[in-house]
Amino acid sequence: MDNKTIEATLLEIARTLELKGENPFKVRAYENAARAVASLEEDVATLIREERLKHIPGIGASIREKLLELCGTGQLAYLEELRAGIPAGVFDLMKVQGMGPKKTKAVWELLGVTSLEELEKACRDDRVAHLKGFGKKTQDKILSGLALLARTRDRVLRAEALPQARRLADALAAVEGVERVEVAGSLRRGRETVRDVDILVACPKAEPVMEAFVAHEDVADVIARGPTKTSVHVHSGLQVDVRVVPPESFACALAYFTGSKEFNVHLRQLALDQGFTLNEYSLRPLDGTPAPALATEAELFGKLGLAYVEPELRENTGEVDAARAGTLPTLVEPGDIAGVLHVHTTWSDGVGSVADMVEEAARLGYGYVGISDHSQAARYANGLSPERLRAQREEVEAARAAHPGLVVLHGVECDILSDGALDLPDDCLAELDFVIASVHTELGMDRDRMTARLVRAVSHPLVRVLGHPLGRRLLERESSQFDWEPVLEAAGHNGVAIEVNGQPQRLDADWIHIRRIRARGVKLCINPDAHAPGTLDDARRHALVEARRGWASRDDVVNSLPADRFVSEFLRRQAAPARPARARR
DNA sequence: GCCGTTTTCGGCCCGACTGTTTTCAGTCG
Repeated sequence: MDNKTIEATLLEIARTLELKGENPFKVRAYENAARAVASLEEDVATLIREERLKHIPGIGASIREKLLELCGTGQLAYLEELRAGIPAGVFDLMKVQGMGPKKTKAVWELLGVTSLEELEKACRDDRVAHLKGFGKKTQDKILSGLALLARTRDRVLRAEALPQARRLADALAAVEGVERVEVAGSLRRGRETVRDVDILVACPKAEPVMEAFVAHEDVADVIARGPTKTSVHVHSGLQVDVRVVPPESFACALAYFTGSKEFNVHLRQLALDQGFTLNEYSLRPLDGTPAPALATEAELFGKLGLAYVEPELRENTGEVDAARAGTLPTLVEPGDIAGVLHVHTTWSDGVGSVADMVEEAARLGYGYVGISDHSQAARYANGLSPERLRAQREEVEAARAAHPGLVVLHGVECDILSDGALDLPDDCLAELDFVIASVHTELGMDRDRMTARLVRAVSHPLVRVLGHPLGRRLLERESSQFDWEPVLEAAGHNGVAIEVNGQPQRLDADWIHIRRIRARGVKLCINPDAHAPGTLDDARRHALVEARRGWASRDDVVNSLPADRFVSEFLRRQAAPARPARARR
């Protein structure tokens, strides 16, 4: 049983307990356990087998027993029992904004509502408004919550949300008296997808800021408006929350609104242990002495005995302890990325020519760029045959001549066929500077076959990078299933790097597996998977953030090497690409 | 249900806003 299923099971228990009005701390315990499982770098089954489950924080004796049963039998009697009598559709009701466990329970038990359709009908029939604790406004709010749920996906890609957030943040920064504006929340933490946008504003007076915010042309409707906090939907359906705090509170507020929630809980507990109470305004001593002035988050963390924790790490998965012990990694920075591979052109499914893409790489200041179009099996993408690949080389040579300061590498993104063989013959691959091997077909293949397929591919001596290993598309398609250990073992043995793909809907490998890859000593290659000049910098814009979330430092990233070492130490090829300016014929 | 150099029992982060209320419960983050 995979971790994802276990996580879902624990969350279902939490939702069920909530609905039954159980002790909220018990609910939280199951939520925490679910998070603990989700962020594991290894399978629960492995931890059970090696009796290491007891060392996982958040999983105590009781939940451990349940995981043993779940992994052993594939079932859980406790959950079956809890589930009895609750129609599955009731859980959908809790997805409606404003519907928590109490209101859900009320409409279900008192009105017999067990689906979103029935909830809408009950509202339209004016039955919800007459329930105790409900009213006309609540009923209307539920209706608009239902409409929103139908119209939008629950979450949006970070890359989609970020420009919308920046636009509003820029507008608020222009309001008179505003001292600072910061996009906080999960966007600042670099989550792949976000549910809403949090913008923090430092200003002595909140009212003008809120006025400007709700009057902004992007705002569709106002959800809630108070003196310090206002929530709206913008026209895309995305929710945006703005908080205004006095300038002297900015550091505490930024930490608070950046989250994660679990990180905040941990931080506040730590504060209590040390005789403080922490909220979004200040770190206040419990003995009544004045709160210290804190100008930055680093000062706040310092007061608590912690090194500065980068936003990308604030998921309460060990970073607080590491900050206390001084063992946090120095995360890879944009400036560390010396060059990129995985760039498509008009030869396959890109929209820029070889010259366009190389030109853009030069403009961005990269030291090397690797052209890698699809191979022939990718018919849909106009993949390249050996003949076309050889023909493409002339354009690559021309680009080299045009940019003597840039190392232009010629490679391919070669399909991994269903049996793990590569899509192009070895003699063809051997003529190239590098090979990225990627799966594009039969992504849903069963776990054992997929594992064998990937192991065979990364064991091929000419393969340098395993492209987008999970094959996921965020909000659309789940990851492929395979066992990472044998794949990483083979990759490590063959010196193959695992890609961190910068397409906003891929971000693949993901941060949790990146931590696992690093732990095995396998290198990462931070790539854009660019299909247009404008996406060439997605390596630094998106893939880098994912790598940082995976605690990656410069040394984990193979394309932090300067061009000469990248070629000689990683590509291990002494031939032409290291000296692009020299004539070959 | 988890957790523990003050604790194996009794805590468990903290605040904003709304709507239905005559003082607060529910939801959200």
